[in-house]
Amino acid sequence: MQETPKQESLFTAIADMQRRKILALLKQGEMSVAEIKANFEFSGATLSHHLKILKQAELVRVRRQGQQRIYTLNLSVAEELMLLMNQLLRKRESNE
Amino acid sequence: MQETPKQESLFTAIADMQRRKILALLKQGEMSVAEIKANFEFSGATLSHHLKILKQAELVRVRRQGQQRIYTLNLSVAEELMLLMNQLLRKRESNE
DNA sequence: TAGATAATTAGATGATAATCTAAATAAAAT
DNA sequence: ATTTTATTTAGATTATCATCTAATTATCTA
Repeated sequence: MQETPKQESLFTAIADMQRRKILALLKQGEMSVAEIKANFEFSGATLSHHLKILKQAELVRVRRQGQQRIYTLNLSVAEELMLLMNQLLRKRESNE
Repeated sequence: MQETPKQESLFTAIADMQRRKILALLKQGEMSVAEIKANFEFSGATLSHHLKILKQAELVRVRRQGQQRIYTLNLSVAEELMLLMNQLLRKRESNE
């Protein structure tokens, strides 16, 4: 089992605590950037950076709503990551 | 749900591709450092570094056998990490 | 159209992490 | 006891990453 760049980007995405916190927030439901931002200390630029990495990993999706951008958790990719983790850590269930 | 330093160390441990590869190897069974090393390009010092991080996260255990050190996957901590991932990514099952 | 608001992008900086070589430790074999 | 083998530790280097401020883009409102 070789790891693809896409899979790699998933592990990178969850490596950072702030990004995991963002994911945890989005699990409760979709949020605008400003709403997400209210939960953190760092700058908007930094938040944007983290969101970009989550987007690249496709763990989140964005849509526009006026001048706001609404972020949602991408559940199917989240499941995909769970599957990867399972393959990595648990007793063999279709490896190789 | 606040994240503890110990949990943090788990995410850090799996953030690196080489370390994930080490875990995947150990899933097949215990291995000495030399056996693990045979699967990689980098130096022994680098391998030692990665093993240290996996040890600190308690994802692996070591025992001595003569001049070799035998590494094994710590299944209970692996399960703990799966649980964390589940809480992070899946629909709420006892959060907060 | 001008100004305000929301968010991203550019570019710089400091911190963290992966890697290397060389040296150290410890057990085994001669 | 000396040498060899297995692994770790120390210290340095380089690459990656999180963060910042300032500038930019895009939308909305007066």
